[in-house]
Amino acid sequence: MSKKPTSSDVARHAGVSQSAVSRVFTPGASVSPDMAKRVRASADALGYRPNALARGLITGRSRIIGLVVAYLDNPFYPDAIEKLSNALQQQGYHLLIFTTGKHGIDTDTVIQDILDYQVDGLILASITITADLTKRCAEARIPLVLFNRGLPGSGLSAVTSGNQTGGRRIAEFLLAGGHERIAHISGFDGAQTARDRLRGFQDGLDAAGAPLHAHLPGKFDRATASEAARALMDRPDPPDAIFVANDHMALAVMDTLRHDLGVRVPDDISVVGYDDVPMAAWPAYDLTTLRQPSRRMVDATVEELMTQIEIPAAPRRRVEIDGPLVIRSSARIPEGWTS
Amino acid sequence: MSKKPTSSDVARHAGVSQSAVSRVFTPGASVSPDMAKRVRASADALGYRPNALARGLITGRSRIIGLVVAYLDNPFYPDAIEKLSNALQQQGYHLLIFTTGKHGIDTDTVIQDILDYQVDGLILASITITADLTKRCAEARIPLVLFNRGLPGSGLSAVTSGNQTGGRRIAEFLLAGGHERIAHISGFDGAQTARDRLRGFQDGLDAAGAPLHAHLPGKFDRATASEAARALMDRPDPPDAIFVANDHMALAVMDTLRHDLGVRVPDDISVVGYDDVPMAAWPAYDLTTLRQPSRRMVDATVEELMTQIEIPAAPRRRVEIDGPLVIRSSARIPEGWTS
DNA sequence: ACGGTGTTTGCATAGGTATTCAACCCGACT
DNA sequence: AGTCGGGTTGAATACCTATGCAAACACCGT
Repeated sequence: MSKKPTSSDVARHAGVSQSAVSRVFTPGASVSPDMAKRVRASADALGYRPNALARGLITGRSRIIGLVVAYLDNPFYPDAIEKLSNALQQQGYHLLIFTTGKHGIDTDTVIQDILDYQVDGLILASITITADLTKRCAEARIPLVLFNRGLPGSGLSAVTSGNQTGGRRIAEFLLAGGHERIAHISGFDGAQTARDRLRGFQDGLDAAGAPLHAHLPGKFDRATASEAARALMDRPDPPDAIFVANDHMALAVMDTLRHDLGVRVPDDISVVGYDDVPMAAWPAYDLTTLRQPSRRMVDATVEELMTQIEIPAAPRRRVEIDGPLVIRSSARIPEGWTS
Repeated sequence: MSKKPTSSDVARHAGVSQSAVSRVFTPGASVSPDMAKRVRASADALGYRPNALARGLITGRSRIIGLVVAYLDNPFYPDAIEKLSNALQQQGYHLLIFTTGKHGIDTDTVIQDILDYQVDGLILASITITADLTKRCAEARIPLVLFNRGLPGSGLSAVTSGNQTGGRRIAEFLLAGGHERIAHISGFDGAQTARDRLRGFQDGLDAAGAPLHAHLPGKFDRATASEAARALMDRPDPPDAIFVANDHMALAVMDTLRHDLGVRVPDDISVVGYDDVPMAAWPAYDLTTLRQPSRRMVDATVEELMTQIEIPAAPRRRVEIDGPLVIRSSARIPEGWTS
């Protein structure tokens, strides 16, 4: 016995029709208070709860949002996922999570799998998607939001921080600090986020007529970033400041500089990151960094999803949310720098 | 147009019955090679993929595993989730994730929500469950596995590391190092994992006739752990070694000791953690810690789920996987200590 | 008392798939 | 040639719920 009770079981128990039971559990349906009371009583007695799968099948709304994410070792993402999950739960949605792994299970395959679940929406975090797949999503009318990635010209919704503005601001900060050999360890060339940060940074330097002293790719990866830091310091003219494209790498760079190369931060060299992950605030690093307002980014993502679900024809929006430069001690602070 | 094609659409297109289409997409069903080819051709032409919801409704298997997790700021969990997700995907299952948040959305409510999705199994990570809920799960025949938590006497499946053994091993290590005032910052009293680590630690001290110098709760939380560290060092007889119940807290303790209190680690005091999260290996901390073999724990969890799904009557198992003590530099290393 | 308005309820059906059952075909064996 | 059997196929049904439709009902004003 003790299979899960169905709405018909409840109906029989309460002496009403199955439709009535359904209506009691459907917000906004027409039910008399008396009916509601009887049905709920029976439902509680039997331990009935509506079957979300059957419900999703008939309404065409699964109330599931697919999340595709490559890796979770950058602490920005766990933090964001936690907030995303909470925000979505508040709206009655839930996250079906798919990881591609760094060993690159084919992203497209993974997304195909997700679509099978009739998700009401799709969030891609630090993932790029092929044009073919975006077309399929569009055809299936599945809202798609890129989180922390943009794909300009794709016409896709995307939520990021103001990467270009942020990069520029960091350049200004380092210049104001009197740095003369300013280097950059970038992310992954294929990621618009990385390109925008570099672009803004470069613009900021250009505006002051300052050169970008050196530039190496870090691939959003600790090992590669460390390697890049070593390479930079090996040069005959090592930099006196490095902007690292995200905190995850910046922390690795600081480790390498201090413990591997015996360089003092910020005395010998300034380091600035991007994201403001929780660890950036830890005293061991105390990293100056440009904050990505994850809460607001998450809220924007959820809002974008919800409006697209409500109004399929709604225009795709690209949301950029600027964050403040959080000044800590990993980079020299310019005289009289305010704000 | 361009609604998602159904199996009937494919059937019509291929001039066969809907059953045939279904069979082609059902592994192990009886289909002739010719039929398979024709159907697949039509399916590809229309872009058909089976609807996982409908499939789940009729088979009673959603191929979804629910994961309930409280918080993701302890980096042990993101790491484990990533591995879990990968392992499950390999088996054709996917993770529906639910967060309770620290502000304690009612765990029971959350689990109720999960059950609505007809999940094939449930993983609870760092979550305790009420007896009422376990009963409901049992009645619904939903496999339940506790990850990194145990609930002795509950008859539930649980996968943990050998917490007691580990705690004891740490005691032996600290004793061998000649420490005389050994303190402990524990986790959360309600968590068996925390109790086991303490128990083993205490046993190890007892076996040598050594006292536990002091013991404060850390609630698995950075702020509380820092507070505890401060309190310990404020005493007239501060400890010369602290075993902190997990790395997440241990890193906070190290930060507080070094940057807040100006105490040197390990010169003035030894710190040992538990988990071996990725950050423990970072040079800024280089934390001596007992490794929880997350890969093997994940594999055991998945295996346990799969066997319970296959064989509902299978006995619930409690799996404990011992991990090695990873010796780094945050704690004095005993003379001639090997292994 | 009656028509009208607005609310509640049940009936029947749909949504997309897997699976049982019977029908079928075809080759093989006696 | 006839029968048996394995392998394929299609028709019909079930899974569980939401919803359009029409019937039933209550209530109001005149």
